[in-house]
Formats: sequence, structure tokens, C-alpha cells
Amino acid sequence: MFQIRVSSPSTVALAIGRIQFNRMPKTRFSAIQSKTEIPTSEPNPGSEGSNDGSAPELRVFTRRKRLKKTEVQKIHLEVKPHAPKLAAPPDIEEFTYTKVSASTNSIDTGKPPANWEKVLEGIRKMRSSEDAPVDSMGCEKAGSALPPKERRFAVLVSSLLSSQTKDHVNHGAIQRLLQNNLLSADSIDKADEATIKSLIYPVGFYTRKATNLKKIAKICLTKYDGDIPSSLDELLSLPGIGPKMAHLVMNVGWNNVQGICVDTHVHRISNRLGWVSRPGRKQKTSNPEETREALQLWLPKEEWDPINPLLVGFGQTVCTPLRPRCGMCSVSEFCPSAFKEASSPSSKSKKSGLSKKL
DNA sequence: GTCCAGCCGC
DNA sequence: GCGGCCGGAC
Repeated sequence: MFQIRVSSPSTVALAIGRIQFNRMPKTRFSAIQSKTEIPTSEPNPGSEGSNDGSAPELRVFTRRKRLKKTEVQKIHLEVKPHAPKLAAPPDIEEFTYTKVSASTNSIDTGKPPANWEKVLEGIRKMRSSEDAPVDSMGCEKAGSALPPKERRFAVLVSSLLSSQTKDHVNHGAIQRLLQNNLLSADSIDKADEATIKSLIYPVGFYTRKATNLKKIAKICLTKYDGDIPSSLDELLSLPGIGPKMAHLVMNVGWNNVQGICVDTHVHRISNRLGWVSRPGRKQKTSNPEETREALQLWLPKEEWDPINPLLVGFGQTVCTPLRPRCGMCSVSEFCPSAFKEASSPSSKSKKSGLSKKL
């Protein structure tokens, strides 16, 4: 089964080769009620072990990109899959967080916020009765025939194109690439950049993405034999691939959850809920990467994957950026930010952005 | 006109 | 830490 969860503007964009909507008994996904893992016929060089949480393992995250100017931070995060399901909060003692190099700006500790399970469950319920754009976008059959290497490359291309792009637009672009046999590293490398550009139009930032696509194809071809990189770090080194997409690709492409895919919705909602505020200070995280690190400190690993579609849909329908619908939110009693949003955004320019912070 | 939204260059 | 990248929604 080949499935693209084409995204709404902000989301995680795709899920190829696995069923994603187990918690969203909506429309065409209604038949899918249980978590279905991809048949793991392919080897997974990206991970030493499986990511099914069956055994404790040491994961090493190396953050690059944004930090490379200052210093490369290595954050070793030992994650033991929390024992209790959802019955009890995860044992915080199980999560050992060690900063290797001095870090100026990372969260120090993470305690599970009060009532997080109730909140999560409440959001799940709201999500199951609400139709978010992220839910309604179709799944694709095209590409199911692709062998693993090409499928992974398609995952990478899809996620690159999908950012800042409407679902159906991204879908169309992928379809056109597919129809023109331009969904492999080899073919894209050989293709004219103008051709790529015209085929992916009108995805957001198509010029830049066409350029990046060519570069990525070349890199994949020369360094990875036409496959995509199998580590977070190597994915991050690709042009146009940042933390959000890298985690998505690790998750979907390699079925290897290395971290939470944090987009603007997850970032915003986590902060509104007080899930990532720093103890001692009332400070919120200031960017998605900080939010990701803070969330990973306490959120049970089995939630890392589903948290994105959950909060994205919630953010599209209830907890919207502007004028969130706290009145219809079933977890507002647990939300420190409920009903605190400025009612009239009206005239605020870049200078006076104070009114709209959250 | 303003905002979206992830990444990148500055 | 801000603005540019794109087109579309508003």
C-alpha cells in the first residue's frame, strides 16, 4: 500500500507505505482502526534496532544546521520506552538527558506537564469528530509498485515539495513527476532543472525547490547510490531539508522515529498548553527545534509519531493561530492560555507584533 | 495589502 | 533573529 498523506499547508506531509490515520476514523479511513505497521521487508540501515519500542536503546541526536555557526551541540538522549501504556505518567527518571557541550539555550529538564494524558485524550476525541484538512486529503496509489529505494526517494521528494504547499497541489506535482518518470535520483539528476520546475509548479517556492531537488538527486546518486540518507544528520545536510522534514523522512521513509516532527502547529499548541515551558521560568520555547527537544524530554516515545497529525488537525480546526476556538475546546480547562487570546488582531504590523504572540 | 510556513542566507 | 522565497486565502 502506498499512501501519501498530502498535507495541509503546514503539516507533515506524507505517509508513504504506511497507514496513518488510525486515530481518525474519518471518511475513507474509517476502515482503518488499528495501527498498521509497514511490512518490514526492507532492511533498515538507519537504525540499529527496530523503533517499536521493544528494547531500550541509546539514541544520539546531533543537531547541525542552525547551530553550526555557534557550535555543534550533541545531545545524547537515552530513551527507554516507557513502561506503562497510558495508565500512568511516564517515569521521568527513565529519561536521562545529558548535554555534552555547553548549551546556551536548551531546556534543562522536562517534567511531564500535569494532565497531559487527559489533554491528549481530549484532543483525540475532538479530532475524531472534527474534520481537519489534514484528514481529508487522499491517499495515493501511485508508487505502490516502486521498489524500496525509489519509494524512499519519493518520500523525500514529497516531503520537500509539500512544505508550504496545499495538499492537492503537492499531489499534482508528485503525479506529474511520476508520470514523467522523474521520481528517482537518477532521472532527476539527468533532467533539466527547468523541466523539474515546470512540473512541480505551482508548489510553494518551486524555483528554489527545483534547484534543491537537482542538488539532492546528485547527492543521493553519488553518495548514496540513488537511495536517500538513512541518518538524521545526513538528511539535514541536504539542501532544503531542515529538522521538520528530516524527522518526517526518518519516520516515514525509514520507519525509524528519531524525533518528533515539530511544525508550527505543534510548536504553537505545545506552548499554549504549557507543555514546553521551562521550569523555574515562565518562558516558552522560541522555535520549533526548542519545542521538539522540550517535548522529547517527557513525551512517551510512542506518541512521538502520532503527535504531529493530532496537533496539526487540532490546530487547523480548534486551536487556530488566530482567535482559537477555546469555547468549543474540550480541554480548555487544562489550558493556561485558554480565552486569553486577543480578540481583535486587526491592525498589527511587524513592529507591534505583541498582540499576537501565541 | 497581510498572512501563511519551513528553510536558508545574511 | 529577520527577510526572502511562492501563490493563494482572506
